[in-house]
Amino acid sequence: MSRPPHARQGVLDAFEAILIADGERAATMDAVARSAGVSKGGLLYHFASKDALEAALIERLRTLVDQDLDDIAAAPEGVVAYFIRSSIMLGNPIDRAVTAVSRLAQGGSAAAGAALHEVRERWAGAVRPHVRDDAALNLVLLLSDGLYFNNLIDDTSMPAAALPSGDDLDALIALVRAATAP
Amino acid sequence: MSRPPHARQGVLDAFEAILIADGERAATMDAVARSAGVSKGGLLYHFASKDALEAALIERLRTLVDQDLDDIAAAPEGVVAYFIRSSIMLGNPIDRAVTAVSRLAQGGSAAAGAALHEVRERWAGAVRPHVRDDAALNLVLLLSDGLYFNNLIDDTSMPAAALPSGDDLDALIALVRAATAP
DNA sequence: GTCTATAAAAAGATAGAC
DNA sequence: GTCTATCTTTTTATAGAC
Repeated sequence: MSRPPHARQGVLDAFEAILIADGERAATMDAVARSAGVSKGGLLYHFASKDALEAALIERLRTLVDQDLDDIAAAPEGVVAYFIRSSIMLGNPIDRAVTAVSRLAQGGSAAAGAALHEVRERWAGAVRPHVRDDAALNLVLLLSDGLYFNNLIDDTSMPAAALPSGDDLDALIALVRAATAP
Repeated sequence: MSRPPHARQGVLDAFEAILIADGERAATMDAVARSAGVSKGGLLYHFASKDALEAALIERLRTLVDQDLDDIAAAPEGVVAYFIRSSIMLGNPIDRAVTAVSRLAQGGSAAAGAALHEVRERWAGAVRPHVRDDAALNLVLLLSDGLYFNNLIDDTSMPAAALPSGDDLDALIALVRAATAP
């Protein structure tokens, strides 16, 4: 628990990276082993099956969300603004974990789908006290989901999304805050 | 062109249904053939490869979007309200096609990802004249994306989303209209 | 802990009969 | 147009050496 072998984390990183960059189809045990610089046998020492690999990635997501909830609660610019802003993925650990687990969910993993649901519920709990009512909560959460969705589609295939950034993002956040403030 | 064989549509329906219900991983040629009630050879007469099957599904999506844009433009309750409302998937043909193609995109299909981008651009063009500015357009589009995203996660694995419906949905739409009206 | 070698199953695709 | 039979490649997993 306290000092998991580096190789194990390296394998998990490789699995995550392939899921993000090339999709669920490409994330085979073979490809993961190659990318992590170990043999297939070496990989299977750390993760006895592909299910175990997926479970470990989901576990990683849960841990990162614990941390994220702390960050959200402590955001100086306000919970809603921070939450929206952090829904644009920038490639930090939690962004990567969410993307990778979403790919698993689309591939058909029920465990991944359930984990995403749970994460969304926890985020909802963090935002709820900071918005006017349920309609406002829905607006904020769905906007966040929309940002995630676009990153999801972009990461695999496309040059870049038409997602707002800079002044456009500030304008969007201002609009949402005005519409949802208690 | 005018009267494509029924069997061909049946195969495509089966492919779509498996993608929606069980994810990309489960949508093998074998499973599709079985579900469509034909042999693998029979399937391959209609679609010479899995790529051809995917291409046909993407083509179906494009056709359904053509129709959808007409419906949006003609919506009596207003373009924005109709667009948001129709972003909650109810299992009609376009909902199913969007879901299935999204699964392919997550699996790693670049063609599917590109098609989804194109669809989103076309929807943006339909909504743009009916909102105040770019921030408002982003809000409406991202909200719609968020609704799609939730349906995507639910369809495979979960009992039901916490998505707004009935009065809650009306409240959300009213909120968005007020925040985005020109 | 990590490797090689190998088995076992599944997936995509071809050939040719009917 | 649809089938059966077969082939190839890929993918997951096991066994046992180092």
